[in-house]
Amino acid sequence: MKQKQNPTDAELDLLKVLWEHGPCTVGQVHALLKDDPPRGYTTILKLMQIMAEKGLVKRDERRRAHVYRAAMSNVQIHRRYLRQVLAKVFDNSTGKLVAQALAARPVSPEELAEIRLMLDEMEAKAK
Amino acid sequence: MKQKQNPTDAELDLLKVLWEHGPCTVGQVHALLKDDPPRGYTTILKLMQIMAEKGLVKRDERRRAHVYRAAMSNVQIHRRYLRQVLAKVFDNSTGKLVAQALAARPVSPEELAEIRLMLDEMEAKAK
DNA sequence: AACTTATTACGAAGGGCTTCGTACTTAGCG
DNA sequence: CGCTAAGTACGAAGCCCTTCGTAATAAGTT
Repeated sequence: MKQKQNPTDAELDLLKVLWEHGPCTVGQVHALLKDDPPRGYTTILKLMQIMAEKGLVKRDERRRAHVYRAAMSNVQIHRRYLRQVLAKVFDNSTGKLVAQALAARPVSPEELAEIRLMLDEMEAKAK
Repeated sequence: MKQKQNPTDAELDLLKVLWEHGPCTVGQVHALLKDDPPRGYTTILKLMQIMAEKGLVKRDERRRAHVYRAAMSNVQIHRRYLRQVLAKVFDNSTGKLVAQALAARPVSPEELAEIRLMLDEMEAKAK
């Protein structure tokens, strides 16, 4: 059982539901999930079980309908994900990644200002 | 034949070689590729053929040893890749992505300055 | 206790990625 | 003209991801 696995695309969809709505049963996730693409109930269940094996979610089996919750916050997952992207694609250069991210989609002035603020914080912290 | 497919991890390794060294034969790529993990000659060949089908590389068959070149620049590929990441993971928010990227790894002051410069350019262009 | 319903567990199929072994082809050389 | 070396083509295996059908299980109701 590998503990450090990243969620796959389908798994990420389910994690989003858990992050947004908190602990859920399979039925709740299935109901909350926007069906794009449509997925059967047992498909969700199977994914949940697999994620539990991988350590991506924890489950409470005290009730008949097991309750699942995300094992890590979305922030943690996102960082781990980006760390891999940085290594695999961008040669571990945050600058390169940010440059391409800014060019990938039109960015609103508000977003730019927001990013600038973050930079200020980073530099302040670095001192 | 899907034209818009992103390179997989193994394919990306080969594209890196083509980007860095320019058009290559399979033998050259095999020789240039650092073997981590070790890959047989025909493995590289097969991947090249698949990438040609996908439109990720073009090949010149005039010589016996076909010469492959990347069909798109690394910048184009990286942007397309990030566009997907933004949609799939970060809710199309460049700000969120940048925030997590900055937190994912320690970033040198030089990198921060570089990013700040890019922001300046973006804002200048926006006017 | 029997029935119904909701849930979990299991297994298998289909598809994509990666790897490689084997066979076929071509070019050059004695 | 055969031989060899280097290349390409093809097919299959192994693995993982995703999906779902079917069976087993448990809870609640009458």
